[in-house]
Amino acid sequence: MTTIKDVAQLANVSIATVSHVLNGTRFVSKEVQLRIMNAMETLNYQPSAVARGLRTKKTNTMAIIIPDITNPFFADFTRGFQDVVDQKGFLVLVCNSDRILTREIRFLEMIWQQRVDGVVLNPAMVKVEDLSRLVKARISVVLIGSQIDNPDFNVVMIDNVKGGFDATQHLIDLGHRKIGLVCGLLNTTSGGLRYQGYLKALEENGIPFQDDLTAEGPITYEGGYQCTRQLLSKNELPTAVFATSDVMALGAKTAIEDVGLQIPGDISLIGFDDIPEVSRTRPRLSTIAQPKYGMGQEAAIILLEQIENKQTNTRKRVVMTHKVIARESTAALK
Amino acid sequence: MTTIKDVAQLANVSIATVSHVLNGTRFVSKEVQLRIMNAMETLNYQPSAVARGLRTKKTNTMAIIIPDITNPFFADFTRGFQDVVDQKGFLVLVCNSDRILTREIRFLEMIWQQRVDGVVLNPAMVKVEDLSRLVKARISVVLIGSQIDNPDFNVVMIDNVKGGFDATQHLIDLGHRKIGLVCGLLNTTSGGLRYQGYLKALEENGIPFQDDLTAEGPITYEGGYQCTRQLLSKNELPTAVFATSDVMALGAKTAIEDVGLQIPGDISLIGFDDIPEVSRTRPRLSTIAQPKYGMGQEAAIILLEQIENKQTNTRKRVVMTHKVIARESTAALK
DNA sequence: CTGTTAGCGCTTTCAG
DNA sequence: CTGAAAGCGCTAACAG
Repeated sequence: MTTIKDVAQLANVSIATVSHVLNGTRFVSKEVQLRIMNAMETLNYQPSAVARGLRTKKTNTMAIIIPDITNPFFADFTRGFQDVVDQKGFLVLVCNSDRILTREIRFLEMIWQQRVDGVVLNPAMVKVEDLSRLVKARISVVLIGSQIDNPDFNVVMIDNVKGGFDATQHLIDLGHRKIGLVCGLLNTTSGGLRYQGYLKALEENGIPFQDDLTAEGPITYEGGYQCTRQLLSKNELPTAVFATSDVMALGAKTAIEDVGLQIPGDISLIGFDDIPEVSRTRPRLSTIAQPKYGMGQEAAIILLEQIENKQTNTRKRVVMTHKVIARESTAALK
Repeated sequence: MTTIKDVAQLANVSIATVSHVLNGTRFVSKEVQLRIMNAMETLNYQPSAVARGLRTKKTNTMAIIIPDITNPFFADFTRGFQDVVDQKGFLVLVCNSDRILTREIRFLEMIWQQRVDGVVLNPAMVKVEDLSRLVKARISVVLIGSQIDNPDFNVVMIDNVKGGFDATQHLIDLGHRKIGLVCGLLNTTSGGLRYQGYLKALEENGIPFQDDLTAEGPITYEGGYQCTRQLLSKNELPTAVFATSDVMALGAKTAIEDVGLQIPGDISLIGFDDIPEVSRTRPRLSTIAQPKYGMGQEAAIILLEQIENKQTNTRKRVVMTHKVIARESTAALK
């Protein structure tokens, strides 16, 4: 591996000068500049970001810790994030926590050791205590879709409780009263919050809560399928189902169809997230849309600003708006 | 940020000793060990991977350059890759090239500067010349889904020409002779190869090639939609369509339906990749399945092995098998 | 069993 | 306009 020293030698200048043409940080005569460029070329030189990082305390990398990059919601979010930090020359480490606490913590420590300049985290299981150490180390972090309502952290989110409420209310407005819930594990951030919204909507409409109308499971296609099968095996069937995540809603859809029921004829179905696929299935699924890509962008903007201004003390909190998208999978109760 | 020196001071030992307990690299008395652990704890210490990397020439990071993490195929592939390198303690930088040459090259240089330990690249536009510099710098790289058939590089792939051939032959076996092609841009790796397979199948079956039965565009849902609309606006309609990528096939599907045609009644449709969504649409799409997740794992295994043995001279080449999956979207010509 | 010390490849004063 | 040299936080001889 060739170093700055090799370049300096070949160009017959000091390493300081090489460094300066590298960074354009002070005037260097055209002639010397040329000699250096040539040396770099012939030596196939690329400066070491790690040496530079050690010196400057800036690595030009960010990290993002999400449950699973394979989930279209997070893929989209990540893309939004990457597209804006990329323009500022940052690379990004992507970590899949699978919503497992030990993994969340492990990644948090690893990226800390890497001295990334900023972190975005979707905290599924981790608690404030685990995070404050990071913040104390003066690493900028923004939480996404978090219920952690602590002034110590930057947050980009939607109102998940309201989202869960709106989805349920949409069903109620259509005349449904027996509303099933297919929910991501409750100890999980989004699962718990949307569940609360569900409860609230029932309560405000004077509909008694029925425990056997709800099922919780992993936030995957399979999870949605299993939960729904479970729901449909009870003696009393719901006339509508709210799945707290679109990937689960997709599973719910085939579960419903597998037992020979029609959507929305027999059962209405609404999901959450608005991933591309749900608008292509037949029937097209109603859902609560989140601005995933835009949320990624927001998170990036916050981090970049804090990094540039070294403002590790001010905190931002942006709440984005969700939207009820009524498509073909929800219909009035007959 | 607290350093190893702080820890050493507080624990009243030399930094060497701290380093050794950190890495378990030589015996340290229980008592001293405990003192050091405590010091680390109270100082909230995390060793700097960048300093360590400068010293050891190992960063414990990998990079993956793909067209777009939002494409389910690459998301799955990436996950397979990450899951195996993660077990060895590697973090991974994910870069989206969007199949743009300048971006591919830019990322290649950036990760080079980061001194990553290994790189996996889906070369859409980049040529061997651009890559050999990297290899000369002794960075392990494995190409995926590549047409670059150079003994200098590790490769994990399927036989794309054969894949394109098989898809087309499947249609021909069903009696189709007017077979449309919805193709990713031809200057793109996979697009070009599958196109060749298409041509070969036509030729072997004595079917003349018709230029107006083919359209090329970006490998996206939109691209697939547009290409198909274009195809369907010609005076002579195909009875079957081969889309060289599932995301394009999805676009093709709605394009066909939008003009009021039935699948497979009026037009049969087959895609490529077998992303989850195509098995959930109605009708379920036939496709060529690639072991995406497994390919990611393979790539990881190759890199890990080369890194561990510092074998930058031996090259591996693994060709994985694809499979024709006939579902509901392809039917015999009436 | 533990400590001293020389670098790894850069950036950045300070001098000239 | 350019150079010398200190030092970022670690690891790994080498020494005891």
